[in-house]
Amino acid sequence: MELFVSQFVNKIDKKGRVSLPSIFRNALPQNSKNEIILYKSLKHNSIEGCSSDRIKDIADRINKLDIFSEDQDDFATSIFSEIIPTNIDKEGRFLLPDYLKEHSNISSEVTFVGQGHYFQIWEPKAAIERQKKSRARLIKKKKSLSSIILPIQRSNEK
Amino acid sequence: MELFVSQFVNKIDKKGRVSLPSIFRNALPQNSKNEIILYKSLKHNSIEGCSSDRIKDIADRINKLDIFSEDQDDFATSIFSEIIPTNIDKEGRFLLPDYLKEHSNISSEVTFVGQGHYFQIWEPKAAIERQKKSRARLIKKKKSLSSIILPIQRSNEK
DNA sequence: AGTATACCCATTGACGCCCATATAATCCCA
DNA sequence: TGGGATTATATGGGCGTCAATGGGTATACT
Repeated sequence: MELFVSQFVNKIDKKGRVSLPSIFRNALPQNSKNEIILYKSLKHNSIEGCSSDRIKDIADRINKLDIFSEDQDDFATSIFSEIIPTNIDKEGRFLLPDYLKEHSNISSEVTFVGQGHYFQIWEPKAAIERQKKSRARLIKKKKSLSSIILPIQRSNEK
Repeated sequence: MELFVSQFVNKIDKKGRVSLPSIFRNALPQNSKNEIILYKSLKHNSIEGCSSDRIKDIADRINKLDIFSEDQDDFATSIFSEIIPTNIDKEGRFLLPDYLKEHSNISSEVTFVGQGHYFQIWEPKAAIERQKKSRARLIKKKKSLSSIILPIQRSNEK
């Protein structure tokens, strides 16, 4: 499976369309190349996006919960009602809904930020700010990358 | 099988008709595209709706409960006696019964809320309130959330 | 007859599909 | 290896189709 990596700034046109960066399009699974799922980030004033395959997987897990349980209801509301399936046109563009633009202060341009299995969509200035802060935080914690990266490589080897 | 996802605000006309959102119509099973089941939510001042197939599914689950238990009796009473099968016209609209409108304080507009295998119908302002609360609860519950989401990341890595 | 519901037709606006262009990236051959 | 040629990507805009909505009329049920 391909990953969403790197960063791109694209424009929003009069109709509200944005091009999904070409390499993000290529990272989508073959069977759902023309659809992405958008939702508000739980942590930031940004939008997150992923393939519909990823959501289907989550849906299966939620539906296995007891039909009358509290958790089932909470998850169903928080997840199924908040996600927005969006079509990608033949030129690789999609519509950015107004209420998501408002949530993330987006007006005429967006920054796509690869996050591996998903990606984020930021207002460009906010994206830069966020990057500075998270870099500074990493240095402050003196977290070496090796402590994070090495276990992952091992887990992939099984 | 398709799921009911995302949210839509639609108007009720003079005759009491509302359009079921197009993608909800598409989520109905092939054999019952022109019928939905409506009933009062057990948990909220809202209406819930689903395909007739789902009702059959719930019936099966209730049957598996002890036939002499109180739960069995309560579920059977509160669910089966109060469900309302409703036809969808050729334009994709259905009639919202007055007593369901009263139950959920609905007047001229409704918000359709996707919940996976079913959907809810809310008075728009109440829907926003509910959404805020459940989003806050979700953020608080992040731990249990990760138990649902994280396994997916692993499964995608293969 | 009177009320309620379904069917038919019309209107509006949003969205998808198509075509066009400019800039950037890549290729290919001398 | 340089530079023109080809292709890909991002972007702009026209137009047809479909979804949401409104309203008239026929049919059914009581």
